[in-house]
Amino acid sequence: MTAKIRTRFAPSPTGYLHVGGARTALFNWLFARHHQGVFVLRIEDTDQARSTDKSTKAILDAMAWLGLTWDEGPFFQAQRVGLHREMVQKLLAEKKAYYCTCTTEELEEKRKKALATGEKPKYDGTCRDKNLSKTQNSVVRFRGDLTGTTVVKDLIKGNITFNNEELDDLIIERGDGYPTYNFAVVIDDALMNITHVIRGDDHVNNTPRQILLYQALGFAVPQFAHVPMILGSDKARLSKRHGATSVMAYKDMGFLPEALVNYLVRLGWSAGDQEIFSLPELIDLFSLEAVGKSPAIFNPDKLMWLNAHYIKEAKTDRLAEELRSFWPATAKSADAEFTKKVIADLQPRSKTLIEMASFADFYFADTINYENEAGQKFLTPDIAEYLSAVAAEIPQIEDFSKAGLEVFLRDFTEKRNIKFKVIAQPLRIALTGKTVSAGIDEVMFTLGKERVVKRTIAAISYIEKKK
RNA sequence: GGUCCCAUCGUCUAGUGGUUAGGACGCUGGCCUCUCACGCCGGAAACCGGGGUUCAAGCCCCCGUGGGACUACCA
Repeated sequence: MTAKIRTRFAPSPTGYLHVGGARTALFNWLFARHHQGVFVLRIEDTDQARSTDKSTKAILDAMAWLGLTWDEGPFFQAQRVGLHREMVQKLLAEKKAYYCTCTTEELEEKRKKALATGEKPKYDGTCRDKNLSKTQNSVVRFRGDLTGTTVVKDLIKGNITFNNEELDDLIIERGDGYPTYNFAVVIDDALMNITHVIRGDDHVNNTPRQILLYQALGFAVPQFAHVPMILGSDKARLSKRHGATSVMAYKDMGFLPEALVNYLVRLGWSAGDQEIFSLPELIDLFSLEAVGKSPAIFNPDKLMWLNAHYIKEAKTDRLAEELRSFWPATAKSADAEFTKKVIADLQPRSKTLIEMASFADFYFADTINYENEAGQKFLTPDIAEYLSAVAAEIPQIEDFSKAGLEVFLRDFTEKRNIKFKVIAQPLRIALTGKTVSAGIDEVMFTLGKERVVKRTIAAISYIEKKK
């Protein structure tokens, strides 16, 4: 019986949750769920200068919106410095670490010089064997092996071998007494019994150092899985200039969380030819073996397509809820039944919630403004008689359903021996003010007798006034 | 510069030695039709290059080339 699988997502609270981090979180979450394991959330806030509570909250909100629920945490790394310092002392006592008094300036100069002469810009070991004691601004460095190799057994990339001589003596405790990332992450992952570290592949070069730390501390080394990065359209690391990178920005732009999740999971992972996945399906199908090795470019068009798909599939009740913050002011007081019909009309033709809301304005408006030249072009004197007839006959209709209206409209045109085309656009303009909308029968049904009559009459007087 | 990673249509990807190289987004032709979408049918579009191994290579190996990451008292 193998131990229960435990994964973690460990963002640093120095900004919002971006899509790359979200995908990493998603993979961790799916892997844990698939194996009935535990998903831990840990906030890496040891950078006192850059970490903020606001960012922490933003990240938690984004996780919640995506539905990535965590089983343990959030733990805050900064609250665990006691543990980290204990471990530093342990390594110091065992001579596996040492105090270093080189200043940042000295180090910077050496680095520049090394770079200039084409040498390795790694720490030169000045203090390694001086056996120094703690001083005002001293740091603690890990005493790494100078020889041998360390191999990272990566579940995605395979075995990666590093020569230990390439690894320098990294700082594990800073001058301010706080641990550095590479040290704290090892302690925390070990103490939280993380079995699988799934993270971005920008961490692969850190991994051998971390493995050496696990070993020095006597901890079991977890399994690693480094997922490729998400790039922008120019193949550079995804950043703001490629468009929105914040998860919550997508919420604000009218995206559904399941669309983002579905899009993100397919960036680097696949299951045959399948494109659409429900959450239960993902949990069932997800595996690290199926994660690709190469980086992926973020493609907003495909995300948009998925969003349109999920809007089409969504229950109207649910969309009514999601649309709350997007509706025009006039829609806020509309009754729920009417609103749901409006949503049903718009669902098949909306790519985002924002698009849906902005297109919906005419349903809720008291008076219709005819867009551009639409009124001028379609509301002409020769069709006034038809509009009058419509206004007169509508109240008589017994079956005011979509099907009933279809019959009504067909009879209406047949009786007058005209093509439906003759009245379609004028009627559309009269009812919606636009040249583009859902079908006439759908719009009429949604609007209801009263509004249809009122708007038709308004169109007639518009024509009258034009004369 | 050094170390490490990566390489199939424009993009996301399927493919694990023998395929007309498949699907999806986008693009595009058509159908449907009251407009716009949806939907349906069709099309253009890819194995980075060079060497090997093999009867046979997109798949394996090597070398290039290109891209990326790391190289902090950031995470």
